[in-house]
Amino acid sequence: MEFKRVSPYKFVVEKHGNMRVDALLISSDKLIQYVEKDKALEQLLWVATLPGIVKYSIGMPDIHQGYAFPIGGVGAFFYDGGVVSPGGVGFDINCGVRVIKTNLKYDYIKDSLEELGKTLFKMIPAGLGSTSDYTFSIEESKRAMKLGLEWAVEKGFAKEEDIENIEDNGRLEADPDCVSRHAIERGREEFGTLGAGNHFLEVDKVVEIYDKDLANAWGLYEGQIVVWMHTGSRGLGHQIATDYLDLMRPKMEKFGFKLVDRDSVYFPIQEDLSQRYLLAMGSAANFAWVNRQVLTYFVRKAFSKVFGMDYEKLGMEILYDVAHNIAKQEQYEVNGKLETLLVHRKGATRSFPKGHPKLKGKFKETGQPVLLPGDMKRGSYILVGSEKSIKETFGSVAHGAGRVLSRHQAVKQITFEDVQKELQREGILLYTNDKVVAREEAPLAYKSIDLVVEPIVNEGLANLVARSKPLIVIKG
DNA sequence: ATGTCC
Repeated sequence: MEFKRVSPYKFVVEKHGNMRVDALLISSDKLIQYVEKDKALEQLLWVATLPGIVKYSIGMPDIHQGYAFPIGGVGAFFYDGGVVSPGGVGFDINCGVRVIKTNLKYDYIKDSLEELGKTLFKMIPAGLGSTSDYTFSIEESKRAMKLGLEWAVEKGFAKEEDIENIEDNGRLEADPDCVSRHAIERGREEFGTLGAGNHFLEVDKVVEIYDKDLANAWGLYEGQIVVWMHTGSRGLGHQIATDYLDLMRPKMEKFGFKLVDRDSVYFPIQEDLSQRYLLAMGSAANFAWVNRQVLTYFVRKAFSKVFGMDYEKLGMEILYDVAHNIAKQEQYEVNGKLETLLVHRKGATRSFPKGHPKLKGKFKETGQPVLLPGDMKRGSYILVGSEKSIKETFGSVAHGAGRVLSRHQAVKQITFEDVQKELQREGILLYTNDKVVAREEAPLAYKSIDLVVEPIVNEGLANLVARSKPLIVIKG
């Protein structure tokens, strides 16, 4: 396939065949080789064929093969004539990342790392099929799905101030009556659970500050201990995706829409079924924010226990929480006109700049934090959204490092002892319920996050603020 | 990602 380089880190495949728009790839000479041999490219071009797509189908530097849409893909659609695609959101609806700050410095906690790791591992339900001690009735679960963070405040899992530090304040428009009983049944035992695969909880040390003013404004500094978590809506979101794919699939034909594979389902936005999907998706998104909030509650408890201090005294405020599997109604200028679009971000993080109407409070003054986790050894980046992302990528950037080895390849090449030794050399403590998952998630199975950040920063889609490295890793 | 295919 012919990529045309249009700037140092931007590549275009011009529209051809059934494509309605071009495909735009944010990448680099080092990364583009991974795309060319991956099914992700085919998927990126397929998204460009969908009705009502605006400007171009976009691939991020961490693009790789997913179901229907590529992971690391962005597609924006006109409400009039456009489509919604459950595969453009992903099975793990509102999979996302949260960072919690502390006022602890590394030197203060370095002798307590093992105790902290053990305490966290005991308190955090992790692994495939993990359930929580906090289970709720169907009715109460539905209230959580409707209210998001407001429900978490009401139940004592959150304090009022947490709300302003979360994308969309932890609540999208939702209607739990659009969610199947089966999906709710799966969700009611999953409040405050980490899950498996690439989901994780980490205690990190801030090792570098790139933007002192912004770091100050956000309360970040070198040597600071911060907590990262990556999880989503668990079985609940997965069930909703499955349900709506099954509901939409047999009805696609009447619009002249054709499947290219089992999950390449899309449906006119204005149809009732699409509206119901979006309200179910909102319910799962709210559930995911509540899930990360209950986990935050556990993390605050664990730190309080180990350091014998109330979590507020430990400065355990949320820095920010981003959704990287989601579809949102947002406004963009298209051909000189302000248009309302449905933006699918699948494995892509919102990157809104200062002054954006959707940002509030201090983030309106600074732009939003963009949280880009790397692998369990090399650490993660905190960036800030920029105006250029609004003009070029519908306010979006990548979502993380992306795999370089498939799960199967990783398990074949890497033993659990290999992973342990590699982390031990760096002084990183690993806790896991599943040694196979640890091998699948080995640092060597991932690209360097530096490679993913490079095109983003050089194209000015987001700007560097800080970098952190893991001390404690908890995996499913 | 996911009670890894009711």
